Order: sequence, then structure tokens, then C-alpha cells
Amino acid sequence: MKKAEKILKDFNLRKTNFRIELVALFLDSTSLTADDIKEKTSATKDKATIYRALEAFQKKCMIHRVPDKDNLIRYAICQRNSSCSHDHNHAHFICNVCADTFCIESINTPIIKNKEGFNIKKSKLILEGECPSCQ
Amino acid sequence: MKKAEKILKDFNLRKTNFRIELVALFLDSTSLTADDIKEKTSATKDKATIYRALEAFQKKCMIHRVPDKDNLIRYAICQRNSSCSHDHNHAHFICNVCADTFCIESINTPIIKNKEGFNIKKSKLILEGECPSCQ
DNA sequence: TTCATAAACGCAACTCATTTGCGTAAAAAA
DNA sequence: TTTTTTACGCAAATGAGTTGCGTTTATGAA
Repeated sequence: MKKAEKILKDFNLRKTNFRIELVALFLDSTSLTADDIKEKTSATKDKATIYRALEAFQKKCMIHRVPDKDNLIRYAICQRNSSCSHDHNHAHFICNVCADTFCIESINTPIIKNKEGFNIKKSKLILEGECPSCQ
Repeated sequence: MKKAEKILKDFNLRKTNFRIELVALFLDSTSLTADDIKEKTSATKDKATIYRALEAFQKKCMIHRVPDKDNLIRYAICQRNSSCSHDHNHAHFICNVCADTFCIESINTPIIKNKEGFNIKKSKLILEGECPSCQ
């Protein structure tokens, strides 16, 4: 069994042609939008199928949402698998050139004390610039 | 001359009824979406006018874009005016209850060294939780 | 292996924020 | 005041994402 199929099995997701291809694509990509997926997969051209697959993957925490340069829906595959219990407390980097978003696992989001009466429960850190390939 | 009118003059923007009302609304709000503006102003009901006013204000750096809970276009008035030269290197707080976005001027976005080959030019820090009024 | 069933697919239609075109109205400059 | 420039307001367009629904497929039980 290929790696993509094993992942689907581990996350208790059905192994359809499209979803197998999609997982393989995630394994080979830093992050993906619906449009990226449409371009880079052969199996389907239907956006509803794409969005529903993304939603299903995300519910099982196989992928996680990442920020996008143009506010599109964009996901990256989770590095540490396991169930949804693991945190996604790493920074994200958006490349201004290729518009891809990268997970920077070596930088954590800061832990910030409640301030000025705000009850802070979570923080997100988004970095911008040029990725290694685009400099 | 009222404060709103002075601001428009200072930023070299035309003083129309709607824009005067809109500046006054910004002065009285933490942040605003197009929908907020539609609800809270009397002068117009037209969304094109609203979006064009926001774009014009932003180009002169009278207002700055802030993150939104639902990825809508949302702006806040700039605290330190002056031309576009001033930085917006403060954190933003999104309230999960009222969905408003607050500028937290007392928290700066972190300055992060280039890492793993990424050329980091800018950072954004987004906090989430409950604002003082919603706790 | 076959059958039943729950889930995924594919197509079309829809929603909704935001944008654009264009003729008219109103500000600012001359 | 006249001219020029910009803003307004209406309508139509755009485009990402969603939903409905009939059909197909994967899976698990018999």
C-alpha cells in the first residue's frame, strides 16, 4: 500500500481515486488552494468535490488551514499526525513572490499574557517575505 | 470645522457628506467592515461607494486594514497619522464573541531573524479570545 | 463474493462579498 | 462662475465557496 493510501486508512477516510491522488499531492506540496488542486490533479475538475474533500481531511486533522496571501482557503498537511489533539502553534510564512504558504515548525507562536482587559486565548504569527526558491 | 472634516482635509480627501460621516464613525469605532458601515451610516446605502471610500482612505493611510474573523475586508483608523511612512507594527486582537478587531498598540509584532533560508521582511501577530466587553 | 448502506462524486444552481462600468452630481480649482 | 476632477448611485459582473440532488463507489456484513 502506498503512503497516501496508508494515511487515508490511518485517518479513517475512504480511499477514492481522487482522495488518494490528493493526499499524495499534499505530501509533495507545502500548501494548496482549491485552484492548485484543480490544476495539479487529473482525477476531477469539480470544485465541490475538492472543497468537500478538504473539509473532510481537516475534520480529521490530517490537514490544517494556513493563511493565504489573498485570503483564499489554503491547507497544509500536518507534520505530526495523531488525532486532533496536537497543537498547530507554529508560525507560517507567506512568500510574496510565489504566494505559497510555508509552515515554520521551528518558530512557535508567542504566548502572550492577557493585556488591557483582553482575554487572550490564542496567537497566530504570520511572516512575509521571499521563500528560499524565490530569492 | 469638526474633527472629521479636519482629518479629511489633512489627508487631502474631499469632504462629501458620506465621507465626513464615515470618518466620524471610524473615530468612534474600533474597526469596521463594509456591512458595519452600511448599518451605521445614514448617508448612503450603496456598497460601491463604501468600498471606494475605504480604498481611498487606505491609499492615503488614514485607515489600515486589520484581520477579520471571517476574512472580510475590515479597517481601523490609524492612531498616529502622518503620511504612509509610519509602520503598523502592532498586534491585532479578534474577539470571538462580538467579532470586532482591536489594535493593541502596546504589543509589537515580533522582529524575527531570517530562518531556514526564508527572507523575512514583515511579521503579523494576531491574537484571539474575548474582548473586555464580551467577557 | 454478493449485497446493503453509507459516503463520495459530479453537475448545476446558488450565495454573498467585492468589483466594475457608466451616466449624473457635487467638490475643488481656476 | 466656469471648468475640471472626483465621488455618487444604480446595475451588472466577478469569483470563491456552498448546497441540493441524483448517481456512483467503497466498505463491511452476510
